[in-house]
Amino acid sequence: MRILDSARELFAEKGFERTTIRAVAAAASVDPALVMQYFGSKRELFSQAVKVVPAPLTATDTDELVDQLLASLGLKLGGLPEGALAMMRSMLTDQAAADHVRVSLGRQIDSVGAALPAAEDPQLRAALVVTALLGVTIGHQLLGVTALREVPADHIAALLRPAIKVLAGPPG
Amino acid sequence: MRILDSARELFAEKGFERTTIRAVAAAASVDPALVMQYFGSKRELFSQAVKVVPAPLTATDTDELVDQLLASLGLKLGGLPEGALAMMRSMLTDQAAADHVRVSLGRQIDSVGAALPAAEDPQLRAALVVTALLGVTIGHQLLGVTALREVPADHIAALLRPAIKVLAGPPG
DNA sequence: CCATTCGCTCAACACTTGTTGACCCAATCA
DNA sequence: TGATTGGGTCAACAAGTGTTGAGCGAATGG
Repeated sequence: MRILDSARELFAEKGFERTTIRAVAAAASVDPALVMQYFGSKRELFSQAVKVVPAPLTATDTDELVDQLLASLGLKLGGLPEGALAMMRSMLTDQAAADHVRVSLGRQIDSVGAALPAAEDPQLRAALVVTALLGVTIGHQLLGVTALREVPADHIAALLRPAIKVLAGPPG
Repeated sequence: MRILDSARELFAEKGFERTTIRAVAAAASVDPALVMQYFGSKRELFSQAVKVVPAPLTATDTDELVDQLLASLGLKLGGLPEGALAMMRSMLTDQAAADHVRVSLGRQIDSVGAALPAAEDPQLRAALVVTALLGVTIGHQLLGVTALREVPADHIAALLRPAIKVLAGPPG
């Protein structure tokens, strides 16, 4: 739907707070009241707009796991779906978004921790892997750090891979 | 000053947008108009409140560099100054904060890139090191990722160190 | 042909925000 | 004592917000 697309785009660009119903409506060439009629509230519009199904991690060996992680954080070809960007954009300033991201990352960390070679602190190592990748994604997609702009995602992935494997634990 | 302390605290907790002059004034037991009289505008109050002098990187060898990086991103004892947290909290949703962080990270990346062993892509590797650490800090300090809470900063630093060295490039 | 529904729009409400100008009141000074 | 200054407060403004309820016009159904 046109409204959801405009909403997703604006939420990804400006975050929850700074995106107004009126702006979404204007971007979709529609009356603000219509947005309310369809979605009931700004929060609900946000929820619908950012809805994204996280691909579950199905990897068994570490190599595959790293690749799936890189992909799920947009560090391989294709980048992130705009809904995920919208969620990330708001996660530091919106309680609901923060909660969602926290449990979402938590789940991912649990998966990764379970899949890690039985090093010490698998849960902690997993958390570091995931948050480190999150940081790269933020710098790349949300902050536009200049040294990362225009760098193809695979190149980034290639440089990250060995470091992640070290962080994941002693080679099993 | 009491106003600046309250402002810093609130900015760090809620970000620029969601922190109101009235809330800052109330927290400092002061009239909102007085805050304006002292600082002229909310933006200026923010600037003064988050002002923080980034410790320059003076390291020569990689080990020392990594330690300084960990420290400057709050991953060693002491955590980050509240002003830095406030800046980071707002960086995804406030243009001015985003600009500030981008150039600040850019500077840090340049320093790190210059100090790296002459691997290929030193600038890019430096950017990945810095943003990865940024991500861990966000997860730890701003998002409260459960697997990272209550973990002493040195422990985190210890696990990160080897991975960072790998990411920084082939051992010189 | 009239009544009714349904998608949509308009204008407005209630509230919050940053910001300002008039004002007050105690201390200073002549 | 009387005038003046200066730190501090009060009430208000103008703009922007999410949200709502009355109403419009066209399609639908009898």
